[in-house]
Amino acid sequence: MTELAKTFDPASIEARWYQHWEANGLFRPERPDAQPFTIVNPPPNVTGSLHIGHALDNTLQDIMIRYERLRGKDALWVVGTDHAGIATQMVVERQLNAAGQKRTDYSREAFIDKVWEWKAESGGTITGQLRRLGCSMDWSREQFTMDPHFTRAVVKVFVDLYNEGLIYRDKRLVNWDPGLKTAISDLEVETREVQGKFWHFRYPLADGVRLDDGRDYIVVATTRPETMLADMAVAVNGADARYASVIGKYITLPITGRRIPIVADDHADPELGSGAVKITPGHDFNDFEVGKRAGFAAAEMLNMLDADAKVVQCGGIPDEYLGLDRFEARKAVVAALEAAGLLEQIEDRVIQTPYGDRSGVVIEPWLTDQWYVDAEALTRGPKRLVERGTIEIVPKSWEKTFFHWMDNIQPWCVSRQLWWGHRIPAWYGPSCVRTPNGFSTTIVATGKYQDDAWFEFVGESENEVIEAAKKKYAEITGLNIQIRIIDQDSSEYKSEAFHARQIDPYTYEFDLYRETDVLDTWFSSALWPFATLGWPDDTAPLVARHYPNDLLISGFDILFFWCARMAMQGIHFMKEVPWKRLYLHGLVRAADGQKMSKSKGNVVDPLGLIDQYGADALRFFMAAMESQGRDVKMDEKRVEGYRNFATKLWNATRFAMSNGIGASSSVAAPPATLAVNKWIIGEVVETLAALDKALAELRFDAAANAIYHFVWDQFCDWYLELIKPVLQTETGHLTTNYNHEHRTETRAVAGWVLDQILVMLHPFMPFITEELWHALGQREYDLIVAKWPEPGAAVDAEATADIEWLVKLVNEIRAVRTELGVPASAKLKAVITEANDLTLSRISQNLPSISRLARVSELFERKFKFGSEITLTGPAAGPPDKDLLVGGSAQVVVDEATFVLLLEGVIDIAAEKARLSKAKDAAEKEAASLSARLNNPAFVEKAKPEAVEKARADHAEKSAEAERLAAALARLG
RNA sequence: GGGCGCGUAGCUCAGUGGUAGAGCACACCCUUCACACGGGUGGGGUCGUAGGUUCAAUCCCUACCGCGCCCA
Repeated sequence: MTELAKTFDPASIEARWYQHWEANGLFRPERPDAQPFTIVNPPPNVTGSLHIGHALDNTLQDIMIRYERLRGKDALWVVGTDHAGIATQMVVERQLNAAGQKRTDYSREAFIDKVWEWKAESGGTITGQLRRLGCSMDWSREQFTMDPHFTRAVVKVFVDLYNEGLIYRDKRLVNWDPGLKTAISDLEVETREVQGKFWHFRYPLADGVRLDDGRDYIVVATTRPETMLADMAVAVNGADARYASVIGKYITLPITGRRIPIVADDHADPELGSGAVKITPGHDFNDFEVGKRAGFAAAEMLNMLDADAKVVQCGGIPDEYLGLDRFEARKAVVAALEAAGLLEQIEDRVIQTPYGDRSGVVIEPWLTDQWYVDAEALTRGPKRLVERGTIEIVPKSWEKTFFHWMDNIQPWCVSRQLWWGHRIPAWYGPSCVRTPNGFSTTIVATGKYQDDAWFEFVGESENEVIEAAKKKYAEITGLNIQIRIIDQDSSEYKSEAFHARQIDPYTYEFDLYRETDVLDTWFSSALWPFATLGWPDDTAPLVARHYPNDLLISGFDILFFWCARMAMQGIHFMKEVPWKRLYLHGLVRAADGQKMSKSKGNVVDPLGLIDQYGADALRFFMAAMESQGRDVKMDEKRVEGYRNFATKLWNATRFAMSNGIGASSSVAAPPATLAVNKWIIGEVVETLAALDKALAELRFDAAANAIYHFVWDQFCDWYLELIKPVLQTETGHLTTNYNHEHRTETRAVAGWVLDQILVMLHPFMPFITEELWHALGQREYDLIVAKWPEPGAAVDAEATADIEWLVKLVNEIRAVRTELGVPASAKLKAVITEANDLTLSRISQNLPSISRLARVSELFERKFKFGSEITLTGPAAGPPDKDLLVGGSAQVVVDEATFVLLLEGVIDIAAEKARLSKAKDAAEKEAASLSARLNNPAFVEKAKPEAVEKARADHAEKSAEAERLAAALARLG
């Protein structure tokens, strides 16, 4: 054993232990016969660095995995990073921009190479930071969502879903992000309220038609005037008498001059505004539906914007509008209508406006071809299994949110117009070909949608797709078929009109080009619980052993994005839930309760906290503050407090070591004869039970508090103080009845308790506990793979009662001393009266502790003398109370006995009277309240018998205490 | 508009159908031989408001007020 430094310095041990654990494979020891326990971490973005939310999320996971590892399970914590399509592409593009370049300066392949280069250099930031936090993941199997095997899983899932009809390509309105120039899913759109305007326009009726009231126009109102350039109808409610006569008639659309029909549709609410609404099916989700009902096919719907949301020609738009940004176009349209006298009114209005959560620009509903997952079909399994409890959501209150989302799910747009990501395994070939015997064309409808001039071929490999295409074209044409794969960006592609050509009279060649879009990142991370285990390879034994995972710990903010989609894909492909329990924790907020964000500048860097207080302190903070269903508010003082806690344990160990206490050799509690030893063993048993219960319920705060209070309040404040007299009699400054056997026993028990503390605390504070584990002595194994406590002992009720009495006595005497202003250094003499045999025996056994902790030098009793230092004064029967009060004294009532502290003139009688009086009043008040309750017949009749019994006992105790305090007061005159 | 959560000591938070707890902060005392990142003692709360259920409500129910989040 080497002597410990006086103050715990986390930085000096953390890196060393982490390296030791990792190098020795201790995060995943070989335990082939053990029960598996599996967690997968929410893969952080490979671009990311550790933020405070990661610190919370990963601390909770590490607590569980270390706990289960200590309990002997084959604990596997799968770790990896996510390729994070948009985020990563943005990072690399920003770098190119900084160098005066842009993505399109490169070919797709060259750009992707750049991203991989970037990943190789900077992608490991966060994994290094997770190590600093102490997370015991299985790095030997670290994953990346773009790893070849993971990509195989993604492709297989796509192809299988496609073949099952659960993935399809469709032309419809999508949330288009003009900033990033990609489609995004509805989850990636956030609605903000912005101050906007509501413009009322007059749309002239065509062909001289008038409304019944004589007007020759219809008023429509819009928050997006520019879209009128692509209006295709005006809708009125069929039941609205004002417009009944004009349904089926036409409007001459201002500016473009197009004739558009007036249609009846329930979407038009007669109560709202004029009751008529302009319909722009190509640029509004509601209007899209109205347009379809009015008989417009998606392909016919007018699209007046390009990918940058700039105006393009879609029919009759004057040249001066073309190329305008949507917001400039808005101004121009309003100005033109105003100039034409068609602007009736402008209202201020708060508008719910969609923004891209990453780009922060206004989202444009845009008509494009995208790939969709039939999400609704995939929700059935998850809904059923959550209902049945096969997946337990903790806290349960999230179930409702989960079901609500599942019940209202929309088709999931999974294609992204990016380069970085899993490229969609679909190839397109022409459905429009030149026939061999002429130059006319034949359209082969695919049945998907009318303007589809392409066949789509979906398969796991290019070869597979080529074979499928050959077969298909051979069936259609009856000819020999050759397939050429070309790049959509290539000059061949661009120069070809038909992508099919005759090679000889019997042979045709068709071009196939691959889909350029990639998949939504969440499409791949949804496969995390099984693809990380090796699926879909049949030879993946890990899948059988570790799927379903036991637990998923995740922030509620990605419940829909990630957790729900894992459930959908996991159940669909594995036929089993991805995890048995789903624990959702909250956000870590700034000290003022605000959400942390870079723009607000209120982010707290977890690594800074680790530097300052140590990883153990930060981890303990996270655990202690994690109560279910509540966000964690950052409180640095509390982190500091847990750093102090670590130091406290450090010093307790230092004390133990300097007193010959070291590593315990036994998992079971050592035999004990002294009450203090029996008591502390019982306290270990209870703490262990509380800890096990808390962790079983995922009550991290309760678990942290249980171990915290045991260490500080029980072990340090009482146990170590109480055993000092036992250990230090050797040094000769106290004469007691403790012998060598007592010392041996106490050292064994203290060493064992300390070991139990280290084991129980290890999941929360892995570094300091491992350090102390080794400091205490030679070990057969590291703490990280030690054995969870099995005390094999029970709580000794008698010992517990003894120590509780002792604690109460010491507390009472200390309180009196402080209240009466007795100097801490003064050692007092005391006389005990009215003590029964049990009390006398407790006194005799604990005299050295009482002397030390209550600072009592001599203790007299009427009949007996305790301890050799104590001399009896007065007759054996003891001095009469009055004599004890000569010169003044203070009286302490503990149970049946009264302790008289002899203060030899220093006492302030008035203060002592006030003190006793206050104590008496408190006791009387409680007794009176209990008495009132007991005198209420309804209480005695209806309350639970235990409650009545307890009230009776409490009443007896409190009234007796009040009486004794009254007697003490009376003695003072 | 719908859903969820929160409101307990100055601050951050636990908690229970039987008269409220922790950490920090505060006040006072203590350089007592593990620890001043410490030890000891203490002050401090009509448990958001109003009703209801109950022998008994901070806890259960209803309404309201305030705050936050999600969805439309």
